[in-house]
Amino acid sequence: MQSRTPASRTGRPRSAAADTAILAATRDALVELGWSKLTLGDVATRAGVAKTTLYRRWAGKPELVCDAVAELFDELELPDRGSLAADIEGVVLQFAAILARPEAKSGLMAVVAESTRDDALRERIRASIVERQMRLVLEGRARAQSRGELPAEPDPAESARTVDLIFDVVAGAVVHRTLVSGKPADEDWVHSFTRVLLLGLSGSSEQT
Amino acid sequence: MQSRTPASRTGRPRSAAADTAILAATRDALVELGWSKLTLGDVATRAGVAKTTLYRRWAGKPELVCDAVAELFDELELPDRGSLAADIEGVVLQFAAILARPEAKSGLMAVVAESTRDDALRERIRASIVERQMRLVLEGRARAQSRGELPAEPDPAESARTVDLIFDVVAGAVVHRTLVSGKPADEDWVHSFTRVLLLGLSGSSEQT
DNA sequence: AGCTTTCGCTACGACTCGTAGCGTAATGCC
DNA sequence: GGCATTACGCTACGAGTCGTAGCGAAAGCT
Repeated sequence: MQSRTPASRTGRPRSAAADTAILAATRDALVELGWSKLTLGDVATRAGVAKTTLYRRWAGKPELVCDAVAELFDELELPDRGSLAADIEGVVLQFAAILARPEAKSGLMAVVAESTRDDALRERIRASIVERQMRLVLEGRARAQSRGELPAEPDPAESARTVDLIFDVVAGAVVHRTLVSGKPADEDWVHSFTRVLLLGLSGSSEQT
Repeated sequence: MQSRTPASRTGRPRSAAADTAILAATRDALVELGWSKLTLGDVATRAGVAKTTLYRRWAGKPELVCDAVAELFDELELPDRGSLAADIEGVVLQFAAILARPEAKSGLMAVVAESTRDDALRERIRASIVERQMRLVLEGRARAQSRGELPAEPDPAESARTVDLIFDVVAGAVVHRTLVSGKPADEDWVHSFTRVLLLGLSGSSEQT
């Protein structure tokens, strides 16, 4: 998770149980206190470890919360539901369900806000949270292209731009709906959103 | 801006110059320090007012930053560019330009993150930031419908849902592109995004 | 055994928070 | 002009958090 220590094979190993306890305690604290009132001392107490242990593993609150929130997105999957529309609706509903949880609401936006002035944190978020979501987009798109539902794009650069666009639209819309508008991304909304997105993507690639 | 004092016509009036100085100092501090290292004492010093004056007008850091960031969105306009596509591209580029500024990056997401546990703050954001953006969507949509570029929706409830959807897609995509993906929403991106959005909206209203 | 690293614990200076108290300044009302 | 009322600047304060240093004990490897 944090810095690799390949050359250190001697000495007492770090407790793996402590890691999971700390991350779980962080999520509990996020639910009860929210980002701003969460303190590392409190998390250490909840996890049953010393505060110094926590500081030995994480540089600060943003890094800790980033890792704690990242685990929430482990459950994201993309089973083949037979059509691109069904695939999109399924994964968006999963994503919305995660974002509806209070620990995700409180933590995710705050960490992203911090990352605007911390390149290392931005990279950490990209690797541990964004990467996994992006992979679902890639997989779903490839599946749709093999079904013939989306046009193939031979140019890799153009293809990358399209994937980036899709990802920002999907993730951005769900996040904005949930956290800014403060309304649930329920089945009705997801259905309407998917219809708009599909129409937008399946259109011709003409450049105006 | 904050609490109305209609019944109080006696006593020394609050300095309007102090308000503008404080909000400007808040934006300066956001640029130099970012959200997490911004302190109200520092803002007061920058603005040339006493710390107690600041606390008499704002309840805390989130409310202050909310008002300071809200003024950034005052410059949003929606001139008639002749077509829905041109209108969307224009306003999205304006929105992206504002979000690219460091004071907006640092402050906006942090305030939204705080609002997930503070209903009063959420309402303040809605009234002072979201409301103005939403009005542009309503105006642009009405203009497009009068041009015949978008189908009219007689049902007000359905119409409200559509406007909400458009708003979350547009604002969410731009915010996600700028703050999460960390890439600029330049003309190329805005052009591609507009094409997808227009195709999605102009399609038939069939329910699958 | 001996070596190495981690862990729990305590204590610490530095900083920020938000408020109370007081004297002064600026307005409206009589 | 005088008076009541409110805002302002300033100082000081207790409370809380931060991140670190130092120590002895525990848990691995060779």
